[in-house]
Amino acid sequence: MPELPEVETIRKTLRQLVLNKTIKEVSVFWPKMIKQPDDVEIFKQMLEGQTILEIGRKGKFLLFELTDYILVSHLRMEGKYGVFNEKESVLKHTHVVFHFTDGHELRYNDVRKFGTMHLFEKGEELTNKPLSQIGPDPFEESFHFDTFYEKVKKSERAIKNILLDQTVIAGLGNIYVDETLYKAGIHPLRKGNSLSKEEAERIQRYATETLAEAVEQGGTTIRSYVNSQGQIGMFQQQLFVYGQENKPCKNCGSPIEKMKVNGRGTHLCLTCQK
DNA sequence: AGACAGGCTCGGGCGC
DNA sequence: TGCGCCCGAGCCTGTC
Repeated sequence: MPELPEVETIRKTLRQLVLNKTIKEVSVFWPKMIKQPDDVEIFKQMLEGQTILEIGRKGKFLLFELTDYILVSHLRMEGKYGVFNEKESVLKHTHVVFHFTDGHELRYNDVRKFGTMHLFEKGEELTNKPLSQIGPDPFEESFHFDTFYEKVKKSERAIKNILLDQTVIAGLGNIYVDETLYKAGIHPLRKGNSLSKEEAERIQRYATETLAEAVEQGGTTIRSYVNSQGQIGMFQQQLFVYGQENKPCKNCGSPIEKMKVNGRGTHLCLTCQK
């Protein structure tokens, strides 16, 4: 699924399409993805008459700020948003449709049905799951290197696992963790407590830089990701290790290896990452 | 046929 | 007992 750069690109493209539109009615075809409130009928009722005032993001979550509520949406692996005229046919795997008063519709599409939606009274979203669990993303003012390093240096976990842990840093996923560790020259299995402060600084710096560059490129399209205007991302052209197994390392020429870390496919250069 | 896919949660179990 | 963590299963469909 989208990681931070893809979610940010979706946020920016979607914003232009739905800001100030008012919801007339909501259709839900896969009720299991509505996690809050429990009752889908109440979810639909709450949204009727609400206007989309702004779209924000925290980590990999999209936050739709409505007149009275906040809709927190996670796309997981394959979630997508698109805006359509109500007359256009509905694509397969469309699970939620927000019908607007102007004849347009915001449609949520998700082949694997992993995505989630939580609807909260304004102000309650940050103190409840899932956002209550989420750490700062690298672009937030509340992100401080010292806090990050405190967590890293007392951890026995592999650095890759730490970076994927959204309570430590929000927004990194499998692609950008592999890219960050490659650029920082750090092996993904290094334990947090084995890293020097300088190494942790490198990781933090390259994580931020990689995410920022990927945002500029509109995200990374490996399989199915497109933004809310149907456009693919371009950052896949800048990948050094993710999906590059057996290709020569751009730094030293050794073949890029693929291994499993914590059950996740992990790409690295054994020569450049120690 | 079986493995794999960009994410995350949960329960079981282990070590400290 | 409790905490932190790992592991595997689960959630789903599609592709190689």
